[in-house]
Formats: sequence, C-alpha cells, structure tokens
Amino acid sequence: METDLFKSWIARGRLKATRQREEILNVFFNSHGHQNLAQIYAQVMKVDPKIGYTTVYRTLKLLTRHGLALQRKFADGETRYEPVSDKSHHDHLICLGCGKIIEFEDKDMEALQEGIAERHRFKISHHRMELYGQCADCRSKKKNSARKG
Amino acid sequence: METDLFKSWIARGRLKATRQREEILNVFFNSHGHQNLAQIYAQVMKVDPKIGYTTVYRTLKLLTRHGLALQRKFADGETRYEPVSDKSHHDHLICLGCGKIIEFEDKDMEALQEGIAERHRFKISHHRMELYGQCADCRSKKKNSARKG
DNA sequence: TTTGAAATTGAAATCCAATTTCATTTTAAG
DNA sequence: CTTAAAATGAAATTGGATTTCAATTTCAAA
Repeated sequence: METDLFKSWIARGRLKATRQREEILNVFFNSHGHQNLAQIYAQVMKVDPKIGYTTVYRTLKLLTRHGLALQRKFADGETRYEPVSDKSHHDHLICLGCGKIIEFEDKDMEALQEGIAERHRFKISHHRMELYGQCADCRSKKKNSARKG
Repeated sequence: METDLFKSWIARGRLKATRQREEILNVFFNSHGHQNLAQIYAQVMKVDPKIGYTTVYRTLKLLTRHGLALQRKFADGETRYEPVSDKSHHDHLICLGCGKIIEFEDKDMEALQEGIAERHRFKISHHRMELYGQCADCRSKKKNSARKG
C-alpha cells in the first residue's frame, strides 16, 4: 500500500508507528477525497472495527498538520478531508442537486486574483473558491420532472 | 432610522411588528457588517438589555430568509452576518494578521467563473471566493519587528 | 374597547460535531 | 528486558446552533 508514505510521515514527524495510524492512512489515501470524519471512520471500521473514532480524528488532524491532508469546509458546513497530492491546488464546482464535487484549476483565475490583491496591497497566501450550482445531470432531471408534473 | 425597511419587511413576511425586531434591525443595519451573532447581540444589549440572545438569533435568521441579511462563513469557521444592500454582490480579501476584511467585486472574475462552469456543463447559482493573506499594514509591521529582533 | 387565536419572546434545555481527559496499553530507545 | 514517553479509546466536556415551552404580546375581528 502506502508503506513508504507511512514510513516517511512517521519519521518526519518523529511519531510512533502504530497499526492504527497505518490503517487509517491507507484507507484515507485510497478514498476518493472530500469525505467527512464520519465517512472516513466508517471506512476504517470495515478494515478494523477496533479503531476508535478519536484515533481517526487525531490521525486526520496530524496528517493535516504535516501537510498530508487538507481540511475543506464548503457552504454546507461539514468538515471534509482530502489527501494531498501534486494536484492539490484546485478549486471546486459543487452541485446543489446531487452534491457532486468537481475539482478544477485555472491559471487565469489565479492571475486575476493576484491583480486584485495587489490593487489592495495584499500579499495572498492562499484562497478559497467554490462555484455552486446545478450539474448537467441534475438540470436534465429537473426538466424531465417539470415536463411530467 | 430604518423605519420603512422595517415596515416593508414585516409586511412582506406577514410578521408581527415587535419592539425587539425593530431594534435588532436598526442595530444590524447600522453596523459595519461581518459581525458574528455574539457581536450583534452585544450591540443590541446596549440599546435594550432585555432582548434575549435567542430573539437576536431568530431575527437574524428571519432576515436571512427574507433576503435582508447574508450569512458568511470564512475559513475561521465563525458565522457572520452582513446587511444586504445594492452592493452585496462581492467577494472578500481577508488579512490573516489583523483580521481586516475588504470587499471587492470583479466582473472579469465572474466571466471566468462562467466559462469554467460551462466547460463542466454547470449552471452557477452563486459562488464563494476569499483571498487570504497579509495586508499592507501587517506586512510593514512584520518587517519592522524582524529588523528589531 | 375587548377578546382570543396565533405569533413572538426568552430562559433553559437539547443537539451534535469537535475536542479534551484520563486510565490503560503500546512503542522503541537504552 | 526495562521504562519513559507516546498513543489509544471510551467517556466526558465544550461551545455554538437550534429547539422547547410557558408566558407574553400582537392584531384582526367582534
């Protein structure tokens, strides 16, 4: 699995290697991201029902502190986590119909943001951007039900 | 004060006109926005210490539902409210040093967002964008203390 | 005006995710 | 091995958001 990642994380953080941490890391890095703690915990439970919720919580927090996980809070208020990878620098399109989350990246957007910041004499360290709306699927569904109803 | 606004809100919402609602609305629309419930409540208290926290909470919620207030959640997780006005369509620059919040609007940005959405066959209903960083003041302060230290 | 149903208020209770506590267990350095 | 420090996990706590409910107030109709 993610053995090397696990080892380097433990080493770099001067942490102790535990079965729990390794299992949680494996589950997390093989998940599709944008999951909340309850969802991650549920997946961990399937692998090892002995692992406590608190441990999952603390492990995700550790991973976040060490840059291996990213915490996201969209408008619904839920705290979600995503595994950090090379392509972690992205924003989100979120469907209000089905909850689908699509990631995107746009260089022009970043350039514009820099320009805005400069105009206000700000130095940006990071940003958050989400576009909320309806995906193609949900829009066509809506049309159909409108036709029927 | 905001007597007309109050009356039209009550009328349009088929609500009852109460002293509490009028006072809360006045305080809220004369505040500078981006305040959390505790802050708004504190201000209301100064005008009328008899008004309960729950009533402030419910009134802000009502105002939000009726489009007179906007709820915002930035990365710090706090729920803030701002009075809705003609220029309510804006995004935010947020200083991580002093907490200063600057509003801005950018048409080019919106156009880009539309383009991105179209590419993913999304229909945007609204968005959220915040740029986090250091304002000019905080950056110059940092430089000075670095010089000293 | 008076009346009374419905709406509103506010203190207290509840909810619920996030976080902490603490007794026990595990890790790993010596 | 031994042992101090770290980690675990169940339970308790926290804190903001929300609901409950008895008492009060509003306002339309009599």
